[in-house]
Amino acid sequence: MEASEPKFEDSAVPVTSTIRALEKEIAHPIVYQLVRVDGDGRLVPATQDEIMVVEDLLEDDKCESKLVPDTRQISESCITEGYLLERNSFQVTEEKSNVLVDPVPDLGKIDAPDKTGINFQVAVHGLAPLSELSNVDHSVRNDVCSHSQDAPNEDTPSTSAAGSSWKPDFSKLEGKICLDDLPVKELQETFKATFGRETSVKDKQWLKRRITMGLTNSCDFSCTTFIIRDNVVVKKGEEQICHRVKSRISADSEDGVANSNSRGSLSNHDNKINDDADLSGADVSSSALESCNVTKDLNSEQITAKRARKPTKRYIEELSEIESREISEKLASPEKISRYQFACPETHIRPTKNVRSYVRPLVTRQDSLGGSGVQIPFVSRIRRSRPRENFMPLLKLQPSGMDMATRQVRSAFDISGPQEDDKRNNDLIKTSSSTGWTEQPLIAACEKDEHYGGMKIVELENDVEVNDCSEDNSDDNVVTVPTQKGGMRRKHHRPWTINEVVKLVEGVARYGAGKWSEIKRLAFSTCPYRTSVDLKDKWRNLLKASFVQLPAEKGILNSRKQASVPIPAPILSRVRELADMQGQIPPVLSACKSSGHSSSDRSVHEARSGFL
DNA sequence: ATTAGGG
DNA sequence: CCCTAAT
Repeated sequence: MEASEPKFEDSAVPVTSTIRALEKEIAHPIVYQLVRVDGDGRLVPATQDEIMVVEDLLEDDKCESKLVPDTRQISESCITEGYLLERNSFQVTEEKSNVLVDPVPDLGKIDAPDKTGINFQVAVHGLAPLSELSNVDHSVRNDVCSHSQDAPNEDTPSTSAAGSSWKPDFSKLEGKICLDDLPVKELQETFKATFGRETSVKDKQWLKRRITMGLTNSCDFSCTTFIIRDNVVVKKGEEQICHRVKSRISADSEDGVANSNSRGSLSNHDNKINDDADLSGADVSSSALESCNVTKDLNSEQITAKRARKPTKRYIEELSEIESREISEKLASPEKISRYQFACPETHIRPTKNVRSYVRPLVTRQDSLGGSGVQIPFVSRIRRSRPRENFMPLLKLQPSGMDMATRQVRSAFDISGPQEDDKRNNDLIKTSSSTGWTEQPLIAACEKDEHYGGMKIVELENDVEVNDCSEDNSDDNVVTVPTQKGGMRRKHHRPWTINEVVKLVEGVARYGAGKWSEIKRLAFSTCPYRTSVDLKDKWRNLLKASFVQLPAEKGILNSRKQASVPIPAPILSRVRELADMQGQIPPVLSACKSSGHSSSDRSVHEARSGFL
């Protein structure tokens, strides 16, 4: 799938001319001019040859797909070099203008004038309805409908007829006009002059936008000597228009009726151009409802006006993440990211162009979910929350604890994370070495001692009670997060250190299993984060572990197979022993167990009888 | 408040 | 680890 169309990755650079405005007037001649956008932003008219080529494309596409491109993308009207199909003197028939052309077919036909690696291909979007301009979408859709379904085009607006013959009146444009200064009424007039119909929209912002876009893309207007810049209509000067109109062109909004079958093919083409924007049904469905009623124009307009899309949290996250990554490093490890495609050509082709400063690449990645191969916006999966605390013991005991993937991910993406971990690690190292108590010696001691006699325990205990959990005292207070149910819950797992385990075991030995609060108070007084419940839980786990492992008399380091920190066998032995003494042996195991251990048999009996 | 046990 | 029931 991917390999079959590699050319799109590199060459298919849909540069979509920004065409806003136009609602039902979509019907009128929309004229495009094929231009090449020069590096400096100038629009260089296409040569006759180029036009021919494009015309062919248009011709082809007309037959092929009368579909609404499923394309949503961010585009710039003045990106680097490339072709830009712009509305202008390039005359096409009215019918053609209604045809939505896909940026697909054999793009290789068109060659950039200079071979400087301008791989841009035409992104021909006859219409590029913004998702927010639902009306445009509707019109388009209806157009498509009428083509493909032969459905009665009842919605051909009454103004449409007028529209086709109507010519914008730019006579009003004298000198400079600053849309910002105009009152609503004036704006409405201008709107009428531009689009040839009335509007009752009061939203200045909306009006300005529409007018601006309408003028910008108007063939007739572009024939005048005016240009628009920053909401100001001015005499065309030396320079050409270079709107940095960042617009999201979304032509999809397919209502699934006319386009249901088109998705497949289109989505292929658009694979690389993605948009994280919501395709939330609300937009689509609601617009679909209105789609066949042009008399609701006003209503729609107002709805449309409100429909300014604010970026999703995720979108913001994504952008900021990209940004920060760019800033911090010029893509520290490009190869890691190579599989992510940049939707915007310029980043791909000319990453160093200044253009880049205001063009934001939309990074997407292939999602393997369900094998659908759907593209979803890429957002790096860096763990956002606090790094795991206190994983040093893990590393010490099991250097391979962190798998390659994790490391790679970290090294590749985690730019801000590591310091925290490092700091923590240092803390741990410091504290543990200062007390002379690293985990290693402890284990060694335990392992050496087969029966794990009482003396040793006492010895340990003394030390333990002194240094015990100092390692974590350096660490802040336990981070808690509120839970849905109002309770506070610890946010991070606190791995049990061998040290703690030993303390626990001894505590149990001394005070008995079940006296958790006692143990907690006496042995874990310095570990505020271990609650009595924690102790109990841990003991439960230890018990389980010990009985899983012991029956087979597994080797000392056999536990290494187990994930995470292996609990030294001696400790487990001890645990089992204690369990034996306290009658905590699970009944199931006790049967086979007691038969084998004559020594503990009696004690078990005693303990049991005492308990039962 | 502490404990036991399930999730 | 969290939650809850039982003590």
